[in-house]
Amino acid sequence: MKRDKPKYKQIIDAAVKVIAENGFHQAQVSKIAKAAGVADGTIYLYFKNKEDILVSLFEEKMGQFTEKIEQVIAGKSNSIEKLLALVEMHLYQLADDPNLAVVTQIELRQSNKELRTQINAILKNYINIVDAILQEGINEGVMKKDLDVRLARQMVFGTLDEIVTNWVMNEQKYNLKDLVRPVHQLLINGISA
Amino acid sequence: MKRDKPKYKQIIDAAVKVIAENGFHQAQVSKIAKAAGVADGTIYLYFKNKEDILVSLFEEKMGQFTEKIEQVIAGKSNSIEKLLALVEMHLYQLADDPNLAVVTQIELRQSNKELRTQINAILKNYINIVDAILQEGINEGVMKKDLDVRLARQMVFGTLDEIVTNWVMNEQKYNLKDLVRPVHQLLINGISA
Amino acid sequence: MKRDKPKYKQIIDAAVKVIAENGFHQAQVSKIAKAAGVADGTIYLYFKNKEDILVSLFEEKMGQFTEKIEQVIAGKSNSIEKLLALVEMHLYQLADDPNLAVVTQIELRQSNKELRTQINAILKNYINIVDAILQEGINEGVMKKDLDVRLARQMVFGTLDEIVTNWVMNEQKYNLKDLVRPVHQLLINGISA
Amino acid sequence: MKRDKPKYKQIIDAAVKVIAENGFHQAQVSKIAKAAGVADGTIYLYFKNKEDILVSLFEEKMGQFTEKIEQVIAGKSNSIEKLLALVEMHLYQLADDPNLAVVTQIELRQSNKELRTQINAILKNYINIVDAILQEGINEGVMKKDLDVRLARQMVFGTLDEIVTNWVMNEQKYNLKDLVRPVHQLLINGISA
DNA sequence: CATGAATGAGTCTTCATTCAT
DNA sequence: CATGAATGAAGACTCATTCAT
Repeated sequence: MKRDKPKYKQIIDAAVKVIAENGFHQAQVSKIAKAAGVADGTIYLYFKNKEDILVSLFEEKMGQFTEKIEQVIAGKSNSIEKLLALVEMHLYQLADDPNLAVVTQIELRQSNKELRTQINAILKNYINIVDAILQEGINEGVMKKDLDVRLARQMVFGTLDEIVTNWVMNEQKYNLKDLVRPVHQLLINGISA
Repeated sequence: MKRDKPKYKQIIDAAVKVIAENGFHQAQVSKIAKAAGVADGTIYLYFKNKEDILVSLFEEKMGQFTEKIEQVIAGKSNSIEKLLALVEMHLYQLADDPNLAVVTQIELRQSNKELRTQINAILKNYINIVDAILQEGINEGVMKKDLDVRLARQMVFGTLDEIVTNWVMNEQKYNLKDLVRPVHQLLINGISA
Repeated sequence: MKRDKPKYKQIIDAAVKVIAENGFHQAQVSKIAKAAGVADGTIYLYFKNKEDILVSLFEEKMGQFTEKIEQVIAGKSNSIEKLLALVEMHLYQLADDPNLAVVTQIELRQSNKELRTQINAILKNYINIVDAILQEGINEGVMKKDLDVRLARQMVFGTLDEIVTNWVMNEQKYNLKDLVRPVHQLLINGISA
Repeated sequence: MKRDKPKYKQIIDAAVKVIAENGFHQAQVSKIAKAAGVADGTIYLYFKNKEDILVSLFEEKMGQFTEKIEQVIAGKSNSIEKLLALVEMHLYQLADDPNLAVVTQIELRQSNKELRTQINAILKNYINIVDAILQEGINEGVMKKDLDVRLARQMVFGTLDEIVTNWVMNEQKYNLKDLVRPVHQLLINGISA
């Protein structure tokens, strides 16, 4: 399996670093190769083309993330706690890897429609996890029984995404991790007094 | 003033149309010029460069939008109603102009960091409107008195943005306008039962 | 019409020169552009792509050649004289433009199957001229009445082609024009005593 | 001797097959290696470089052909019969091995000047055979005593070559073997009535 | 002898922008 | 004001060849 070989991960990590530092459009294959310590051609032994590096990058990081989140959530006893864990892990994950945050929040969005469709397909797993939490909350009776799950999930994602993007665009001047509880509160109870 | 001349608007409208129909990366200056019925060189009599077309496009559309929203909101008596009006206008505006929706939600995001920074600057007015509503809510006592206004605004924006983007990516299969009340509800009261 | 503009011919002539001097594989677009005294991008205002330069080059030269040959042949009274004129013009044309000879006999054959198919299509006119001469000879009774026209034409072409190619490969050491009469004799009477 | 080892012939035959099926430019060394059932690197134990595979291929096939032709011709009593035998063997050889016909008539010509020079050197033996037949014909008095042997040989080669190439380009729709006698006739007596 | 992972040089084409008319 | 022909910089990808195992 190609994705278990050391050079595969080496190239992915180099891509995150190069894209974060230079921006999407200045992240030439040759620059990524150099950062990974391999020849340009070696990239193409592991990836179909440049776009495939980006998709694989997102797949790899997102796969690790959803796996971890599933494990943690499995240990929680109710939907409210699960949502809290999800918010915490989402924000911690990106707070702990600012390069990855820049890449996912800013640079990867400069890709064309086709690539974005592939990215959305990768996000499907994450979507399912959130939907499951929300459905569980409804069943438990702690969430509105007429909750529109799709809409609520879009609120969760949209809120987290906007918050991280703002943090990145503000050059990470404040501590993202401090926002876990207030965000969780907002999502649960809205803005009403 | 350049932006009052007919060709200025002609080019902006051509840009929206060309980008929506061809995608950001296939929206060459020559294609926009042709759609606007002017020569390539003429573009540069009205805009500094290609990026300036995009910024101006966003500025123009966003300017009209915030003006309208300010008028409508001025006629509302409290923050809850104002937020409802804002949600309604946000969703209606994009539901009524699918080309514009595609451009703002998908295509314009494929631009580089610099352009996105300029876009964020243009959004400042809109941000202020939301912040004012939230602050008013706090003062009225209908919103949490310890509400983090920035966070709450990010929730409002993030939620609206995610909802419209999902609607666009799903080829606008459902009616965006039907979501006004449930979204408003979610923002006000969160997901709790 | 693009092919009437001066730069069109300028680029074609530069291509013949560059290909003859450097060989097909060392004839980069940038080299042709430089020789033509235009920018690289200008090439693409007149030709769809690099292959199109080659096809157009052959079309242009071959078109001029068949036009000229048709005029000359029209002034001849019988098929034997017409064939003589054709052999003469074929050999003179290439003897007078050694660069063109190198390009058509050697370099243009290094192209892929698709390009060769296009080249064959361009040759169709020339084929028709030869076939007409042979058919006329049969009708006049000066050529075998059971002559297989296709086969005879392949002999004519094959012989001329092989002779010119040998001359080019031998660095044009002898005078190609001296071969007109003996070749004509061979084609008419074969090798028999 | 390397060329007596099984893998040598294995690689040559794989090359003919791969080139005939994929075309010259799509016949990568790795593809030939795979078809031959050896590793890429193994190729270089038997051939100096890729070009050497092609030259050796031609050498091998041409060597077998000229050997066979010399044997057959030795059994013929006069030059006319010898020429007939040569035409017959030339057309039969390629009619019986369509892959080889595609490779020699079309694909191998896409090679550069240097390779073509080497191919011409290999053809020298074949040339000598034809020249000997023609000279014999002159001596016997059955061919013109002032025949230009070089020119006549170019007619023989050019005609055979053009005929086979046309047959290959026409997807071998007709029977090449049927042309032996008419071609022989044409070469001997020309097109005159 | 045989392998096959790794190398890295080399080029066509696009398109935002200019400026002579 | 308006035109549109001309410019030229910039980068992903292939594949023949090597060499450590």
